[in-house]
Amino acid sequence: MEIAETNCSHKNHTQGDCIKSILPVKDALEVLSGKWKLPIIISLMFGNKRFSQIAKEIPGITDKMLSKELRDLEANCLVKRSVYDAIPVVVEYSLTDYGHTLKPVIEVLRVWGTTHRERIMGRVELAVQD
Amino acid sequence: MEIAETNCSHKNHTQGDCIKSILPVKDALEVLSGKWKLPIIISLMFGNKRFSQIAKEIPGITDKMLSKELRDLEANCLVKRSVYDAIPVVVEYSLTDYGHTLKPVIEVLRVWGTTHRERIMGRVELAVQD
DNA sequence: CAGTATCCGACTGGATACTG
DNA sequence: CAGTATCCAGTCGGATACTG
Repeated sequence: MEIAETNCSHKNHTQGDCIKSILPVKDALEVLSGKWKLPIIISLMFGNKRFSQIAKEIPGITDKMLSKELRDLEANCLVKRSVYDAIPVVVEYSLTDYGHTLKPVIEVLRVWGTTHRERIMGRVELAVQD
Repeated sequence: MEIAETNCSHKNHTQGDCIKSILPVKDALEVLSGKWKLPIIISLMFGNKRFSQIAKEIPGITDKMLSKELRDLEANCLVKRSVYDAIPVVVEYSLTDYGHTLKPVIEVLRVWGTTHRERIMGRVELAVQD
């Protein structure tokens, strides 16, 4: 079902229909929500990393937040945590195949966000309609 | 430039490159962030609406939040506010053409979110890789 | 009708210190 | 190395009341 066909106010659609079509979008946004999930996901898109490696690559993140967000992402099956029995212990994080399915989503957001930034910054002179 | 080509840790890419590729994604997410922007946008995708009409269609939203989010969306050129000189005053909100460009973005999020919800709910039995 | 003003609780995320 | 524990400030958003 397409968004455009899910009408909230027209004759033969209930508000329930509308809400149901919004819910999955919220689910998707939630996965990417917060200050750090996106940097972490993108960082892992380029290869498996260890905890401190990720921390180094994401300026400003604290151990606490990295730990918390990695746990969130793992709970959502987007990230895998592998413990290797060494001393001291080695933990490697990787995107699951499923995590990689986010790539087109992120790409769409990146493309839209790029033109949006240009527009808000006033660099695009196309008349803003009406 | 594709996300996949923007590497944070490899030889010929700087962290700056990586951050620059994340920024527009954050911009896009920010536009859709918060509890109510998405419902408002989707509501307006089906036609122009007046303030109280939107409020009626979005269960749970308060006047304060609706007012605030509409202002945000207007500042981002996604929503247009038209005042008609009547007594009492009539205000109509509509999505701009630009606002409608969000439709494919929302659609991608909706599709991904739908399968994600199924997966998290445990309805998909595809082995979660490794 | 179309909002604004005020108050307030809950949640997010930062700083710092500590642990197996 | 790979985290956890504690404390704390700022922000988000809800409830209620009020206005041109």
